[in-house]
Amino acid sequence: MLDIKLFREDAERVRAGMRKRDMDPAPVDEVIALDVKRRELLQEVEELKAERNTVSKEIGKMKDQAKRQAKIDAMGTVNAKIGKLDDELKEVDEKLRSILAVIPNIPDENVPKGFKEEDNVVTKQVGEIPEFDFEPKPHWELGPALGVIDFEQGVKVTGSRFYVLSGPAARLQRALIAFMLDLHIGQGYLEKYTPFMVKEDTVFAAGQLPKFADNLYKDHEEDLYMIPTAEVPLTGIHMDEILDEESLPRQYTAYSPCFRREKMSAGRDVRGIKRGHQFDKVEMYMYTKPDDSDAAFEKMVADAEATCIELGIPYRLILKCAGDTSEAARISYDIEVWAAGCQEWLEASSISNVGDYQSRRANIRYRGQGEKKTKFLHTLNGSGLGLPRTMIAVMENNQQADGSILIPEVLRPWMGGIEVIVPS
RNA sequence: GGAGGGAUGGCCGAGUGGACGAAGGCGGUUGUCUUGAAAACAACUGUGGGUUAACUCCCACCGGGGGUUCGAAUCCCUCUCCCUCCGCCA
Repeated sequence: MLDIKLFREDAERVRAGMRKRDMDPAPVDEVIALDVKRRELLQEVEELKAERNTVSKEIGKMKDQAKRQAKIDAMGTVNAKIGKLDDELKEVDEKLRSILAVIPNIPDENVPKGFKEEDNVVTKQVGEIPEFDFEPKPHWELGPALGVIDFEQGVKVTGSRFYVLSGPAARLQRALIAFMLDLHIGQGYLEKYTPFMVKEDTVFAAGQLPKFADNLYKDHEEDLYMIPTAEVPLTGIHMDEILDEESLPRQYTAYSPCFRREKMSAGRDVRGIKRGHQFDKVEMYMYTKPDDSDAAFEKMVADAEATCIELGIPYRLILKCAGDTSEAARISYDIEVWAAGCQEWLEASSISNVGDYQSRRANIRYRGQGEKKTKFLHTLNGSGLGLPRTMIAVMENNQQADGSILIPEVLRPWMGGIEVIVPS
């Protein structure tokens, strides 16, 4: 959510931001009109309320019954007006909020123009693309052959886009989770374990609603949503709080499963474990002061990159163009990991500086030392890599001619002595 | 699942329908005193919104929503959460 003052003072900036994302800026004018209307109504109704307050106080002190009753009667018409205006105001307010809720964040000036994936900019590529003296296989062949990924079982118990990991593959995923969490803890993040089901307010605060309602699983009996990312509860934990300046920046990391309907991607990435309705992820999250978020963003990108570097996975860093940057974000980088078997770059991480877009929705503020006014702080989020795609890279890049998979050195401490995955 | 009790400012805690945006305490800030600190004393100290060039003034907020009333922290309804006891089960 953007600051309403921005619409009063510099609406053109908002319009320009929307155009940069290839969106129609018309809602900006709606917001401005509603804001004007809202303030007119506010002034009118507040004046009447002020009158009611003073008269009510007078009534309380009056002894003369006749005069007293006359005052009370007079208040009847005032109250009727107040009721009518309050209703109107509520209507305007709701309309205003609902439009404001779907206006995206303003892209950072460093975000490249463009609306499509092709307009994203590859800023760097790190690591050697592995060479093989045999034909490397995709994981959907390697896994079943080794007996460690079972697609049929996933379909059997749930349906398409579900799978079962077995033995060393299940353990590999667990090792990756532990490795990533420990890495981020070392980088200064505080580990959190959060609920995986959240209420609607929490999803709204994180900016996933109303836009992505289609992509979320919901328990209609309890009105709870399954989280699509740990970013949602990590935004929610400080809702409506005023944080101490000294406690900033706050750096959190959390493991969580993520649940997504993927309706928009029907028919895409159907093979393998690339895009499931349920996947695991280790997330990084930061709360910073506004002036610190740019530097924090660089740190978070580097922290995510470190995951690939330590695992020896070749990756490239992509600066997303305006049209491809998520609506809550100011600026986002994707990390794409190389998968030797599928022969493609897989998006394994997205790191975003959200500015005050989420904190405004979630009402998370801080107070500067000796300052009277509270300020909205900035939030940043980034995947410390999604697990399935990291698994794919590890499996496919480390495969050997006989179909076995070498476990990277850094993961061995969690592998219970397993150094290579061989057919079971 | 059954029976009770509760939710008030950063924290603790009072609050008979008009004095209450809210006593008192703690904490915090500033000042006096002190070489400095502590102690003591004094003043200030919630959030959001509107209005104004500004001083100002006004409105709303006592867990959320609704209602009664000229007037609600206070009465009524409802929801959520917390606590205690009993039962049941991981």
